[in-house]
Amino acid sequence: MNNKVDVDQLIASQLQTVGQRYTNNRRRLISILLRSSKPLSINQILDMDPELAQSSAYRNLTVLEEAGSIARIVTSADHARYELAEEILEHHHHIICSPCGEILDFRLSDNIEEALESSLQEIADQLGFTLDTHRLDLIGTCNLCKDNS
Amino acid sequence: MNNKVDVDQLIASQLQTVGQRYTNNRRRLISILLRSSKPLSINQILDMDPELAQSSAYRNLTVLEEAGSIARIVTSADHARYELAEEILEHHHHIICSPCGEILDFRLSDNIEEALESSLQEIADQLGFTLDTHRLDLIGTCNLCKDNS
DNA sequence: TTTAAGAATGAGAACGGTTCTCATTATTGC
DNA sequence: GCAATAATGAGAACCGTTCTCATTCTTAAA
Repeated sequence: MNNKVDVDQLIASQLQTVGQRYTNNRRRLISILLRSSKPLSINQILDMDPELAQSSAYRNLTVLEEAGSIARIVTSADHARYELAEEILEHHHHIICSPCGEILDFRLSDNIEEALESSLQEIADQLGFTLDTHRLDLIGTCNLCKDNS
Repeated sequence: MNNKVDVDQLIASQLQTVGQRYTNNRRRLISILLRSSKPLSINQILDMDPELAQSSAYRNLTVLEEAGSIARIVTSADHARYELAEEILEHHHHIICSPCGEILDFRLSDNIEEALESSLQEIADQLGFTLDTHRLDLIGTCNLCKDNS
C-alpha cells in the first residue's frame, strides 16, 4: 500500500461501497493525509489547503471515515485528529504528548503485537464482545514540551 | 485499596496536596464511583444522585482529576466518562461497545502486561518521550447490541 | 463562640468544536 | 441537452463543557 495509485483505487472502491463519490474535495483531504506522517487536526488540515471549506471538510472527513478510508482519533476534549485508515497505513499505535497534543505513530514488534492480540481476543470472547480493533496509546510529554516547562 | 476508609484517606491527602478540600459534594462523587464497577458518564452520575448540580459535578470531577483521584475517559465525540484512578482501582484497560458506548474494565495477565510495558518504555525512550501512562482499549460490539441489530 | 477571609456551590450564561440547513453548483444517467 | 440527484460552502444551530457571579459554607484567628 505504498503506491499512490493503489491507495486512490482502494479509496475509490471503499467510497463506492457506501454509495459515495470520490470527489475533488475528498481527493484533496486524502492527499493531505497521505503527505503527513502523523494524524492531523482540522485546523492543521485547513491550514495545508486554504481552499477547503471547514463545513465541507468536516462532512467529507465523516464520509471518508464511514467508508473506512480514514480514522478519527479522539484523545481528550480538544480537536479530533484524522489519519489514513490502518488498511492503508498498516496497524500501528499512537504516542501522545499531553501538553501540546502532538501525536506520533509507532509499531510494536511482531511477537509482542501477536501475543497481545491473541490475549485480547480471548478477553473479548469471555466478555461476549465481537472485536473490531484495539487501540494502544502512550501518554506522556515530548522533549520539546519538557524543555519549555 | 479495597477498604473504603483507606480510599477516603488517600483521596483526602491527594486533594490536600493540590490545596483542595474533601467536601461533601466531592465525597458524593467518589461514593458513586466506588459503587460502580465501570466508568460513568456525567448523566449516569447525576441520575445516581439527583441532589448534585451539573455545574458543580463538572467542576468537582475536574478537581478530583487534577488531584489524581479519578480518571476521565474520552472515547469518541459523545460524553466523557469517569472512574477512580488506577492508584485506587489497579492498572487496567477498557473494552468499549461502539454502538452503545458502554465501557467495561479488564486486566491483562501479568506476563503480557509486563512484556508490553517494557516494550513501550523502550519505544518512548527512542522517541524522546517521558511516559506517564498507557491506555489500551478494545473496540467492538457487546452481545446486547449484537442481538438488537 | 464571633467574625472576617477565603473556598465551594449552583443556576444560568457563555464558549467552542462539530453538525446541520439550505440555496447554489456540479455531476450523472438517460 | 436535460432532469434528477449529489456535493458544496456560508452561516446558523447544537450540545457537552466551562465560566460567571451572587450566595452559602468552612476555616482559623481572636
